[in-house]
Amino acid sequence: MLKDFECKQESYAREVLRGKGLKSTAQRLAVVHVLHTSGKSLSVGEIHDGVKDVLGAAGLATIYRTLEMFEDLGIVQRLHFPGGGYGYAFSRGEHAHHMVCVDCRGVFDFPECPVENLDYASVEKQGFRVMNHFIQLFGQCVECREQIAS
Amino acid sequence: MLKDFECKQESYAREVLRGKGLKSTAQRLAVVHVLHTSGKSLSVGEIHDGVKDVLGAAGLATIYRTLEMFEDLGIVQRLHFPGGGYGYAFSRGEHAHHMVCVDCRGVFDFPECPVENLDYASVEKQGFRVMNHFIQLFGQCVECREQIAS
DNA sequence: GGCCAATTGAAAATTATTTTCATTTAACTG
DNA sequence: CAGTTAAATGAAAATAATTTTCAATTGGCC
Repeated sequence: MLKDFECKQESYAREVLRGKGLKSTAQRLAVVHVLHTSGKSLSVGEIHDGVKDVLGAAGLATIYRTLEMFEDLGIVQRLHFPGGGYGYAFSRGEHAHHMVCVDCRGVFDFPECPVENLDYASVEKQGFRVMNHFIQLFGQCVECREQIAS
Repeated sequence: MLKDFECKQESYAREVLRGKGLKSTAQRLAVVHVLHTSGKSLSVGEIHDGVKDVLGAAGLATIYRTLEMFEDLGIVQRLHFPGGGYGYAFSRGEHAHHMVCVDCRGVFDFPECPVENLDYASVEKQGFRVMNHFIQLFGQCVECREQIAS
């Protein structure tokens, strides 16, 4: 399955998959496509629907399997919403943080890592060794802000 | 239901509940007790088990209802784990961040808020208005680190 | 083009969560 | 302290979410 035109994100996923000896199936690339073109974080069900739109049909189990794998590979990131529930957003493997619009669930990159140059001294004094962190910013994107204003 | 000796955390919960006109039931206080004394983040099932230990019996639905309510009230915080899954930790309403030990799921307070005095300029320039954030640090606590070393 | 291990899909199985409704209880009142 | 009442509970049923199973299909490589 090789499309004539493939976006960067799909090529990227293909590359990561090949690097791990995994297959670049139509379903997997469709997941990338759906997530990337939406620009939002999507629920498993929404991703499933999107993939069905692209391919005509797709099993839900495959979507679950793909998302779990993609998360391990750093191709997607799982985001949690304040009121409960979660979704997935396309993401490049590197240490990336996102801003999520609470209205449209749009995902925006957050350029700097607030924790990067943080003073862990006070913490590590207690003997805790920080290995990793999870950060999500919530707010409103321009579009949703303007809509509310109207 | 008023115990002879009540820990600070239980009194605190009782106070928050009264302030909202909600009842301080045995089940609710037991949830606080279990969470606080464990010092860890616990799954819904673990909390249910803990409450059953304290009270003899407890309905699972009540645990779910209590945890959802407590999260809204800021009495507990829901934490997400890297490999998937989540748990709850006792928390005071204020803006609090936690460090979670990836081995024992122990929860430790993180004194400062890394995002507090962050420069949002680069972000807000894009029109995104940051309203809130979610931060969790992962790592290893002293005890788990020593165990691994042995 | 053919081979083979990896992947998929459909359905069943499992697990997690929520709802319903009759019964119980905490908090207030006198 | 007993009586009242709305809030809360528990057990079971209902629903939703996720995972597993296994036969059929497919992508990557020779």
